[in-house]
Amino acid sequence: MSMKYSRQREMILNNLCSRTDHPTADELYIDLKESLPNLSLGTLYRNLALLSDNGTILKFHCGNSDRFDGNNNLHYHLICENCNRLYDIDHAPLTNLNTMFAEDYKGKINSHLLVFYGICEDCNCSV
Amino acid sequence: MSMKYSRQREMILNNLCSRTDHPTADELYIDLKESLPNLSLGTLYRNLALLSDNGTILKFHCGNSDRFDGNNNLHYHLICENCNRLYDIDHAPLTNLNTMFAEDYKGKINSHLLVFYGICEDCNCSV
DNA sequence: TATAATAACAGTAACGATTATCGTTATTGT
DNA sequence: ACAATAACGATAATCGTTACTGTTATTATA
Repeated sequence: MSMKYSRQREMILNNLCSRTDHPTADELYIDLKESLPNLSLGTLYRNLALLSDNGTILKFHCGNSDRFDGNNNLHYHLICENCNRLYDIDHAPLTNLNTMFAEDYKGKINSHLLVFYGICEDCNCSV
Repeated sequence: MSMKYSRQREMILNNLCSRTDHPTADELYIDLKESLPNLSLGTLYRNLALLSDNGTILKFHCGNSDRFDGNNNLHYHLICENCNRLYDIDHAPLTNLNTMFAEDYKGKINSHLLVFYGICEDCNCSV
């Protein structure tokens, strides 16, 4: 079951990679509709699942829905407790966290997720 | 709108604190039904939201549902990618993460969530 | 370059965890 | 006691996501 090319998948990935706002599926859908008027939501969800499963993109659960990041390099995020948006935080990568924690653990550690919670710069000014 | 006592909330919290398996709302519900036969799911969800909002318990999104932890002391977790359960990981607390990351950030950082992904000890043996 | 196999699609129905509503009950301060 | 209201049980509604179905597009092979 190797992957076949599809114009839809390419445009979904292009759209996601060209923006830095970590959209939800719905926000992506609204934007993609302009260039792909009969894109199906099912197609979007299926491709977002494919792309995050194979590590091309990242998926974060924020509030009550998922947000996606086209930048899969190691970096960190803040979820704003006011607007529920997801932001990049600029900081040097923490190394060895997985191995540090794996030392005393009898299972396997594959990866970790470090997310900060707080108030984003925008909300911090306007509140 | 101060909080009034309720027997239901007390028993929900007692049940959650007496176990270490980080149950979902549904798993809690099944167990609580034995001592509170006409507990309503809505009541359970409402109280889990109250208790996690005020910091008494912790809430984690795992797979497609939330899991709860009655131990709100700083400690870390692993989500098993095989069984989707949530486990404690024994490790000394990382301090200063919030302040480290807040240095160059113009918003506010209140807290962080560090979750590891991998295979739990049980699944690691049986696969 | 036809053809066969099948991944992917659009459209739509279904699912399931969670939330909201509403009339009733229990707690709490006066 | 009593009044105010938080919390309850029951149930309907919400909404993000997934599954289904018949059709279309891609890709490897003849």
